[in-house]
Amino acid sequence: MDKTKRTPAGDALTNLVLDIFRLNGLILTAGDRLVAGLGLTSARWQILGAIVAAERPQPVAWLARDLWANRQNVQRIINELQKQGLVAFEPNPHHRRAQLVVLTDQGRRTFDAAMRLQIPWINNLSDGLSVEDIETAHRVLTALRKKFEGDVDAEEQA
Amino acid sequence: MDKTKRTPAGDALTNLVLDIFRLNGLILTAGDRLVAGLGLTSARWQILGAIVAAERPQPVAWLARDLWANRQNVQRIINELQKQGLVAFEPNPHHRRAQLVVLTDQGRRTFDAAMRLQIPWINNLSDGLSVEDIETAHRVLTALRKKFEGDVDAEEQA
DNA sequence: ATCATATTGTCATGATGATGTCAATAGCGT
DNA sequence: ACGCTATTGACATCATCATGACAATATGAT
Repeated sequence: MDKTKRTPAGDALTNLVLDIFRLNGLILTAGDRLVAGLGLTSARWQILGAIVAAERPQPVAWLARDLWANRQNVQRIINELQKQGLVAFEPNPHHRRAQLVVLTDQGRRTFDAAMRLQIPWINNLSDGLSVEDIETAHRVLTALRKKFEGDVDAEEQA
Repeated sequence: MDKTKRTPAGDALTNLVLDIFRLNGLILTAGDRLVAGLGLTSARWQILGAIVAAERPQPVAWLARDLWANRQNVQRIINELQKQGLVAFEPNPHHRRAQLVVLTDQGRRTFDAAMRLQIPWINNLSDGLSVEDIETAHRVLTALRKKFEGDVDAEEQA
């Protein structure tokens, strides 16, 4: 393959990547604003989401893995959420140190409130876009994601 | 509109947004690795790109606006690039304080080298994806971007 | 020419995230 | 039971980024 020219797909993908960078920042900022009144940030919200998404209570390190984030920062944020009263730690029968993270009632209410804010927000954002196109975009981004995550997995094996 | 349920498009878009978050991190990490040997990071590379993309030399604050980033951090990175010998400051005939940022020869060579690394990388990444799908994804993301940037502009006017 | 306003670079500060280290604990093979 | 390895939470450090304040400078209205 010619290493000095981008293919048409490479060209298109370059533009897409630049949009991903820009959108990431814009969405995070918008998300921060959306849930600021609840005492949340995008990062805290995302971690609450991971706790909710898990079938059963998990220790911090497992949540961090679910989020592909590093343990230490997730730990710090979860400690803050605990001080804030949104999550609590439960004893882990299988591990004395690795306590299980659970939502408190207040945490559940806060997460639900965030969800109620997100619904009209995302519905409005999707206005004018076709479901087919959004799903095509999703397929493309998922395919890209898998390529990278494949690389990461390969490295971890090495 | 029902404010308690996501529309199908809203649902699809929610998934897309989560992919954007994840991909942003993955691509930044991959980009850092790609150009680390040149003494660059994704952030420095992006700023060099803005300098190249500008038709004529610009002061730091203008570059920051092009990048939708804040002045102060762009300033810091450009100061580092200057110490590194990749950019230089030229007197601005129209403004004594706001010097113009230009690439040095070494900066140009470094940027060209990064581009030569990016081309096979992005070509390879696009492998297996159709140009049409990538362009559809690009259109969707651009449409989203415009919505947010419209909001930002509206705020700045207020 | 004068003055109010905007722009720009600089500095300081705090929030966030990444990374390395360490001790406590758990799991597993023997 | 013993010992080796992996996992986990805690702590420290550093890089990056966001934000506010400030002085110097430029711009535009009068």
